[in-house]
Amino acid sequence: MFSPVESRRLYRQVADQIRLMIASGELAVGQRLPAERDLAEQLSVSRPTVREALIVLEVEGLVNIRMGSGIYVVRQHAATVAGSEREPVEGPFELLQARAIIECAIAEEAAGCATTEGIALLDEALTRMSGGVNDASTVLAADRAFHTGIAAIVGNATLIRVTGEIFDMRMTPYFAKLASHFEGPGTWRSAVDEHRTIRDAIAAGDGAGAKAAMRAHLTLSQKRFSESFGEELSGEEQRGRSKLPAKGTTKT
Amino acid sequence: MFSPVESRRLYRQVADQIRLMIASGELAVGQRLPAERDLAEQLSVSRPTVREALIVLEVEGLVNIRMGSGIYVVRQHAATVAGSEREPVEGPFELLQARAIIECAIAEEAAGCATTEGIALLDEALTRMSGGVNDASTVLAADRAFHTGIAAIVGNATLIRVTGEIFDMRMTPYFAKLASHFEGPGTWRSAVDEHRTIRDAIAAGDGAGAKAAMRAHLTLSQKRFSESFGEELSGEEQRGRSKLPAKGTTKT
DNA sequence: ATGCCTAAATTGGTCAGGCCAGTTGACCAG
DNA sequence: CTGGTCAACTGGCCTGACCAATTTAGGCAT
Repeated sequence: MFSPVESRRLYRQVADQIRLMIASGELAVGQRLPAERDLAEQLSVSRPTVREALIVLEVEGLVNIRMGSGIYVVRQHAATVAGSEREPVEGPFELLQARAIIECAIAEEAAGCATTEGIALLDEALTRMSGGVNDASTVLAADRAFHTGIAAIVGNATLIRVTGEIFDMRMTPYFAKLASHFEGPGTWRSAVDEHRTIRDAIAAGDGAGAKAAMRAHLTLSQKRFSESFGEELSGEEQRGRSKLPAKGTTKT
Repeated sequence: MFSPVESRRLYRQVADQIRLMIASGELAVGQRLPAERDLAEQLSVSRPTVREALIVLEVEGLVNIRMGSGIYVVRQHAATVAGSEREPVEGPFELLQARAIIECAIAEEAAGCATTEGIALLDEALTRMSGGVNDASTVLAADRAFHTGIAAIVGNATLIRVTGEIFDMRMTPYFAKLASHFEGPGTWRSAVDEHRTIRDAIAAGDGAGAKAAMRAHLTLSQKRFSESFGEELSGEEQRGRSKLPAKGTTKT
């Protein structure tokens, strides 16, 4: 490795160091951190740098900054590190497999405790989805509402949140770019049909059927996705190297 | 509750405003934002405030800050916003129910594709756990390693991440306070035994057994938890008191 | 003209010092 | 003991400056 320079931004280093102190238990949960001015002195950096590092930790949910009072440790683990230059970005297929495993179980569970209100929730999402197959954002929102709606039937806020988060993982630029090449009214209509099958199984209280329908839905999603890969790779050849557009040649 | 007043900090308001501009498409993906100095002037705030707001957006993964060059929009939607003032923390029982549904499915899946290396991973976590029943942080880390290890057997990074995140949800002060009153060498030893049962089922390729063992483990966790409820807090704060699925007849 | 190299302009990164506003706890009057 | 006041922290925000990385433009030799 050629990186002995370690030109990482200073406030990130400070954030890492404080994060480490929290993880190691040196700073217990609930404990108050030293004042910003003291931290700056101890770490031999300026107060703005300490402030920036603390804001990072606050956004990550590790600490709670209360003005006039102090900074308090909330938890030890950075649950979701949404750093921009981290995440090797799990592939789309990996994501769909994970969704298959998790959402099948949720659908099976939902079938066991379906209420009329819950089914109405799914129906509402279905109508919105079928009526908006021509508008990408509308149909995407309805798609999301359907999947989180199934979790809502179980009546568990944590499940709703996890379902939503795992759904939103497709909102990466890479995923979006691929999706834009195969998503269309046709594919969305197929998705609506599959959704309806799931809904019917849940409404009938058929756990195994709901599980199977959900698995079929996500499997077909994967198939639609992989089919677009073939033409994608053939037509995408020339677009890949737009990194250095030859400085002088862009001019007339 | 009275209105919390909530005088939001300025850099948060600035972050919200920029986030809105990105979400509305006013700032397209890939586009460069105005320089920090210009943003400060346009928004009538100081440059440090703009900087703090931009760091928030960077941690959220919305923008990419490249020093000497500028700030660029990475994506529109904040996939997982791990804000510190998140929704009112779902209750412990809700969390355990969600884990039961999700991790049972993962355990079942893992039993179908267990490798010797995967089992070794679980064994390693088990030895660490049984050897550290007297140290809370050690045993907790090993506990986490075991559960994410099951997801690792499936070989899906997304599953590993979700499992870890859902595990970390217990790291809230409220949860920790409760846990400190009933967690002890005895309860941890029981947990180790339950873990071992799960490990054996997975190693044997017994999907149904792994699922049942995982469900038993989380059910017993809930029981250990609920027993400590009576003496501590008046059950007022119990949200999501829903029991675990408790379907003894698992249809396959 | 062409291509490379250097210097200047631009932009983020960091620092110093200061003032304001909210929080907290000690202290004093009742 | 109760209630209110005040002073010492502590975070929030600002001004202004300098440094380092990057980009861009200009000059020089080919």
